[in-house]
Amino acid sequence: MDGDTRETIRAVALELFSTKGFEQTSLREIAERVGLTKASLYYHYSSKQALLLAVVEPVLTGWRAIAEDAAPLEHTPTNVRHVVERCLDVLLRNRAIVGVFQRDPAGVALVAKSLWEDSLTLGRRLVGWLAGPAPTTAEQLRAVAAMEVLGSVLAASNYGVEAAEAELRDVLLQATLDVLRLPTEPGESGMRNVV
Amino acid sequence: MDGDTRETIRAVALELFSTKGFEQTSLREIAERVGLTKASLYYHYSSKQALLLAVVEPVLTGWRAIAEDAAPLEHTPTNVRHVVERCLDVLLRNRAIVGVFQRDPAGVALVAKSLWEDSLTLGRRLVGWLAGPAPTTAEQLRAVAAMEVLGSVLAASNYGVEAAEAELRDVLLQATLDVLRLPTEPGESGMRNVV
DNA sequence: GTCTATAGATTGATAGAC
DNA sequence: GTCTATCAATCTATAGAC
Repeated sequence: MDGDTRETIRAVALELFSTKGFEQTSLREIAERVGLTKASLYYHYSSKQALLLAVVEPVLTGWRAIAEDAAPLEHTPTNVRHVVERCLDVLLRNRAIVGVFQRDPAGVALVAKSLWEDSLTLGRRLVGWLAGPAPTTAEQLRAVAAMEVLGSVLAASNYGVEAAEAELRDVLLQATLDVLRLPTEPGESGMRNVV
Repeated sequence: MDGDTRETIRAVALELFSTKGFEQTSLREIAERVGLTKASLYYHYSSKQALLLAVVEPVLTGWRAIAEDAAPLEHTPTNVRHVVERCLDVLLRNRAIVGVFQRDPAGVALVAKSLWEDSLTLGRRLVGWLAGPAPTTAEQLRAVAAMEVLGSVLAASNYGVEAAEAELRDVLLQATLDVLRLPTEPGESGMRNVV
């Protein structure tokens, strides 16, 4: 049985979008790998844009959930830590999808404008919350930098740094909190620097 | 006098590449803005790839210089700080060019493979140096995260955070050093957290 | 140096048979 | 559900007149 052709197409598209980039991946190539013709893809997805939306949806859902849950929370060290942890988990579980955005932001923005703006808005909401209430410019910048640190989940392999998922999680969590200047929890690594 | 047509073309290309993305920018559009025909562009640049190389070259030169100067330096806090400062300066002075890489990495990688690999190699060398001699995985990850923090120079405006160049420089320098767990210089901001 | 004209290829998408 | 055939658009790049 061919299981679910629709799902196979999605999986192949995800793989190609995340490695070659969205615009650089043609429907012809996807069809070839799936073992179908281009025309047949259109039976399952009405357009290349529709395919992109299906591929990318889980991450959007994840971010939205975090942003909504965070919104009413007080900006305490503990809460910040939990929100950052949830961000890390979404990124770790959806590395390929995040790669789609990273590999060809311009292409995604062009063909799925509202998707792109949604993800921008979500990013801004999270940065806004991380920056804290009535933030200074410096606090806003550090919140942006914190989001960038989270992106290291993917960047690491680009730089040839391979790490187990658990270590990725632990180190990047702490690094993110360092950028936000949040105190380390008692009993944790802390400052072991300065030789 | 038309000044330097060649330079005008480069400027227009930079503007479009950095906003719309490399692959999403056609030579037709560049030609239109410059006030020439597509064919005339080919008198000045032999291909779209050649135009990309010309557009992007200053940043590559900048990174290369930093990587080469850093290589023989001892990995001391002072030296790390100076290297990070130089990285920041290159980024701040070439925001548009860096945007070309950020907007469409896949497109750049496809059409200028060796350029892309050069920039990857440079990034790895810098991360390697920042991580210190015989680094642990955690130190490597923090070096990657540090590079990502530097990328906030551009990310900030994506998130709607506007900051003067001097503040961008100061805050991101300190945030980068925080990620690397380097001690703050005496007399500097330091830990002003925890309410 | 700039132009017109066009080649040559690829792409996303549709029509319609089976 | 999958196929063949094809359309219309767009793009990079070249040939050759001026």
